Amino acid sequence: MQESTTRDRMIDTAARLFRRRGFHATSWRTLVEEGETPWGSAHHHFPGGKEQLGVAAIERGAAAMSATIAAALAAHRTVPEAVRAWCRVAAEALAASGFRDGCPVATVALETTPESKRLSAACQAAFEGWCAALAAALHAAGAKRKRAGELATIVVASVEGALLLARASRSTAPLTLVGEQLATTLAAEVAS
Amino acid sequence: MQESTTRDRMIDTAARLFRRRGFHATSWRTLVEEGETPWGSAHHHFPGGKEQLGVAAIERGAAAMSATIAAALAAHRTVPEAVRAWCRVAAEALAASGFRDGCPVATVALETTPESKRLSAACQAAFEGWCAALAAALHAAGAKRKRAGELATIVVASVEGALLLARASRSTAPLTLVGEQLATTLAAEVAS
Amino acid sequence: MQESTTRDRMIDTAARLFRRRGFHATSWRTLVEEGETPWGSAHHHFPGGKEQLGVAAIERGAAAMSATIAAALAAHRTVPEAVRAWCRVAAEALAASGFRDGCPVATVALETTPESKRLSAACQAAFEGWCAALAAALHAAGAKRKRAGELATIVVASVEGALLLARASRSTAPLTLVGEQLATTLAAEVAS
Amino acid sequence: MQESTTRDRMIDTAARLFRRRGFHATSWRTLVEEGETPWGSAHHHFPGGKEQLGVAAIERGAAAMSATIAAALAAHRTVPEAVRAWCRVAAEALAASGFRDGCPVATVALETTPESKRLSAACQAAFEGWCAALAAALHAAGAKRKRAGELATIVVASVEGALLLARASRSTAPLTLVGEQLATTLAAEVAS
DNA sequence: ACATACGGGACCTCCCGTTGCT
DNA sequence: AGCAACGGGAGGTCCCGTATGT
Repeated sequence: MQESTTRDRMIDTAARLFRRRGFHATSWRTLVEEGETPWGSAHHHFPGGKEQLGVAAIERGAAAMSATIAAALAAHRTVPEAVRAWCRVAAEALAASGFRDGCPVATVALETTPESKRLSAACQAAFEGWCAALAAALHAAGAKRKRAGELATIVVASVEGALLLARASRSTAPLTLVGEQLATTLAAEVAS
Repeated sequence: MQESTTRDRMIDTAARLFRRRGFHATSWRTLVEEGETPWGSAHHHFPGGKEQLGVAAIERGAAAMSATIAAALAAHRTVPEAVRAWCRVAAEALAASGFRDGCPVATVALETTPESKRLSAACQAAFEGWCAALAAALHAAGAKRKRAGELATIVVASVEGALLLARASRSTAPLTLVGEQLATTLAAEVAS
Repeated sequence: MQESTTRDRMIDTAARLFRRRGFHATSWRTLVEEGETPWGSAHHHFPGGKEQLGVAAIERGAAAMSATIAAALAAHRTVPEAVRAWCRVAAEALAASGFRDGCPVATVALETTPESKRLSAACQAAFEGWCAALAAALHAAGAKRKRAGELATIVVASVEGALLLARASRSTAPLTLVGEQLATTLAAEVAS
Repeated sequence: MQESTTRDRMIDTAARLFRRRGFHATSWRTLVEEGETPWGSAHHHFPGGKEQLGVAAIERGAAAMSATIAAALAAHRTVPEAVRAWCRVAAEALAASGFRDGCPVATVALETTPESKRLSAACQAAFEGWCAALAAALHAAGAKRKRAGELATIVVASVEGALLLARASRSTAPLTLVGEQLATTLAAEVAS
């Protein structure tokens, strides 16, 4: 039954290009050429147009980042260490792409006006998902529920900003520094 | 001779629209219509095309943010308090714009590939300028030069990320939280 | 499925206007307005841009001229008479168009720099095709192969120049004179 | 008093570029950049716009060609030999320019519609001037006045066409062949 | 004589979406 | 599912001309 590998490839290509150049700078034509996907299928799979593809791409990127976070949490005993690891992984991915692949959500999130409801909702949901995952881990590590949510927001914000600065400065330093700082901060708030 | 108010208005309009929707989502046509500037003068004032206008807009936005930082530093006795104030001011501006006006640089910074040298250089310079201002203040407050630079990077990254999250979630909470957290962190590192 | 009459009409319009005003003086806008062809289809049918349309138009004009030559050769017993007839037909067409429709290739050929490979190749091929047709006829009439080629080149050059002068002077005299002269010259070289 | 060398340089640049690429393909901007002439002077010297500059350029090109013809007539005892020499000189100039510099008038002449009165008049005058020079020489060599005019027209037409073909085919052969043929033809009509 | 600022508009390219045929 | 023709319109660039001030 194979569930349309074409649709899948389109989302992958879109996720990659939207992340690197942004939503508006990427045309359908570029998408189908880069992904070697058939022209005629685009509107078959995404009747909602490029916006619908954007939502799918954001969701995929968000899921990938969620997976990275989950993996970091699973691989390390404490949340502070996991956050530091997350920053390290993000830094490596960024550097490996020639400082092109930053956050898979942030670029579209900033291009998106509140008018484009679906797209902004997808971005918002992405950030909330990451926060929720971290908040759960922090709560499990002993933080009060409310404080866990606050700390999670601080962590996601800081990592996002670090990714942004790192990409702009073509240096992994911001990510490293923020990773260290967050680890210290969190360690002071949650018991090992 | 009139010193070209047209050029000025074009940069203002561009700074506003690039910040809200991004570089590629904003067309020359929209720019001249919104700014009520004459079509034909665009190429005259910006022979380097939209990219040159983008650079000018980024520089103007960066300068405005620099002024905000400088004002906060001037108005408060300690750097931690100034940073908290910066976050508050940014939060107010964001909320006042209906959560549209985030960072004046970040949107373009993320849309920009390394291929667009001038634009990415302008974004990088903007971030570096803010970091330098904060680093100088932190150094003046007693931090070692190297650590001052690191802390400044952490601060800018965190505030940037908080702006991003705040805009996406249509809530000032991330800015408030990050402001508090940064104030605490900095207070622990620099003497009052 | 309709076999794209639009594309055909575009080529026709282009052939007509390029011939009269030249390639660069004819805009896409003028082309679609004159030909009443849809704007949006232009890029579809000619992804290579105006140059590709130019090539198609040149080829069509060249084919038309080839047909004229072939008809003249078929309708007259000797090549000299056919050449004279060709000149007469060309003169009539020129005069009938108010001295606007000269050679369908020459205008573009002269505007074309060697940098525009495809366009100059199309023009060159057009001239070569006409020469080849005449050379074959002259060879069949008894001229040695090499001399036939030389005479063909002389004929095409002279007719081209006559068309140019006739158009510029708004008089058919150059074509008539050249036709007579060529007939005399050729008659002296090939047996009746 | 120096009679404006700027104006002169503008005409020179225009003559060169119009000859190579045509009138419409050459912009004012290109003209002032190539000629390193001041922008602000363009409309001072040519209030009639680009068309007026075109007329001046055509006249200059026409005069240069007239000089070539006159020189050839002066340097050779008979008109046939002079015509052959003209073709040789033209062929050399064409080849030396990488087959870019064809006739200084033909390109503009073909781009020009009868609506552009001044420009077409200049082109017509150019051709007529060359014909008149040749006709005078042929008459002096013994041809009847009427026949001299006809032969001159044939010569100019043939040379023009040969230049056109030579430029298009990137070969001097058409000019050589036409030169020979014209010499033979003329020799048969005028006494030595 | 020259320069700078300015202005409206036209340049070609290409986008995104639809339609009807395989 | 996929395709290719199509269609309107907007994309950024740059043109040509004028106005105003040296």
